[in-house]
Amino acid sequence: MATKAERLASDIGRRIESGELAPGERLPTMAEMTRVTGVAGTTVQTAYGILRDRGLIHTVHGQGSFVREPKVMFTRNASTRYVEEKGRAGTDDPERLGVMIAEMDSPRVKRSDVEVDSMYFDVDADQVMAEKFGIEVGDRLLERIYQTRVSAKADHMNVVTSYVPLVYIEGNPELLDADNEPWPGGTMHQLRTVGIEIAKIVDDVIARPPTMQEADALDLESGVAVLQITKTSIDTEGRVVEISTAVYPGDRTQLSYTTELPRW
Amino acid sequence: MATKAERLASDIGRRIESGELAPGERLPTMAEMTRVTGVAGTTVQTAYGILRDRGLIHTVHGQGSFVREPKVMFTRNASTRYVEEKGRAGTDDPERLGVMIAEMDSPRVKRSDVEVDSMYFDVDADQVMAEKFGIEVGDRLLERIYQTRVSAKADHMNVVTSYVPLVYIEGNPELLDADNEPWPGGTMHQLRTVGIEIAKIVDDVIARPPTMQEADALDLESGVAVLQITKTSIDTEGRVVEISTAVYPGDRTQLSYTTELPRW
DNA sequence: GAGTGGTCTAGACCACTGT
DNA sequence: CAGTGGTCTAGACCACTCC
Repeated sequence: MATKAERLASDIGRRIESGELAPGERLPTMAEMTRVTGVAGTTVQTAYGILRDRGLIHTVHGQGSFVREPKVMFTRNASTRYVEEKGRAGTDDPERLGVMIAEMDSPRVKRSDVEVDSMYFDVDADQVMAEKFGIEVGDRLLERIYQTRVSAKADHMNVVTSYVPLVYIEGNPELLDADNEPWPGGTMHQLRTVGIEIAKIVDDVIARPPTMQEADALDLESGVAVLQITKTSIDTEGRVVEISTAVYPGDRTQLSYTTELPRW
Repeated sequence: MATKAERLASDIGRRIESGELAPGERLPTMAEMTRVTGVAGTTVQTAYGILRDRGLIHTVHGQGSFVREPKVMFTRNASTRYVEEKGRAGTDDPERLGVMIAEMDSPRVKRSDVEVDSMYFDVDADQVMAEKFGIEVGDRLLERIYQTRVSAKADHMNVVTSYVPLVYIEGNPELLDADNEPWPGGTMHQLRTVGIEIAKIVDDVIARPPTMQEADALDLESGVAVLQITKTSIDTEGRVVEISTAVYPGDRTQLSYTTELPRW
């Protein structure tokens, strides 16, 4: 038999799914629930915690618990976005370049609606990075950290960390300047200024629990995982030229990948 | 300031990451920890729960808590697996066909090392399914549920549910027989027997909390999410001919997708 | 200040594992 | 059986929100 907390959570969960408790509506307070059900306060706490983990409710300290609005799933379609970005990057037409950088979410969003904090660092490659890039430990890397936010939509918050070996890009000093952010026209366009063309991109996807900073920045309920995408860009000569990781809220993000198959 | 439970969890976490507590080693019992730290038993419980959620420890009722062995990541490379499966499916060479079915994990595993439970059902398309397939509500679908397990490796447990509109496959009665499981040579090969060639596959990936059955079947610690892949197969005439979903343990699975970019 | 959720306590009691 | 983790309780106390 399930625990008392689980049974209470299931009861409330059913009332939510049946629509008896509508999205946005406030749940009975925990004190009220304690009085009505007769179980102890900490047990009610546990039950509400289970509902939070399942994404059914949302709690604000001092206000109460509320039935969550249905999640708006954001779809990130990598296959098409990478091809489109490369298409844009192949031109010098400023209008097309102004559209968006690739690490951001919605290709249709205008540059001016996006706030970006960026930081550039000059770091040494550790064992792991050196192996991935096929360079020596201690070789220098440009580390770029972008924190992007679509105005008034905290939902689409996003943190990207990117690494590029310095040796590939020092031919264009503009690329080392954090004020010049984010690399106008996107990474692929800027790499083009130093003669690099990306031929292939590999996305590795994992789900993991968020760090405390991530939970805070992405406004994650307890129990929600993040999707972490490690993107490896390989140029026409087979070199790994950029590795970036992006983190998305696991409960609101769908990743879509298309594989075209050769004909028989 | 963090809570007492969080601080205690961080302390122990550091001792694990520093190697002071080695993988497989038993942690101090909760009673012991209560005595040593002076915090209440329930608080120690909470701290140990946090460590479980972070994947650092593993608890067995009646035995104790143990430092987890480093996770063995299993990588599922969709882009290449789909292309390979189609290659195999294009032949009638029995050896090549015997290798593996596509929904399973490791293409190198032999058929005989895999246990499969399969169930076939004849179901009516609901609103959602009808829309995805572009058919009418109430049209019949073949539902196949595979539960696969690589012998002696509970880790690679896997549950797949697949839907195919009956009208596409009733030309070959063998395909409707659950004893004929799993579709020898894989779904693509069997679809070939009724004249269908898959041209494109779309994978949609989300992370979500496991159902109780999934947590049980996949042996998931509390707080671990599952990765759910919805695979949509589209044939050379643009019809959606199969939709399947597969669920993987989020803490042990890495999905890899490759995008080839057209040259400038 | 009144009402809300969050943390912590001390202890009871139960359930599981090993000997 | 002793020793382990798991659940639950009643209540104290704190922190946050709104009026």
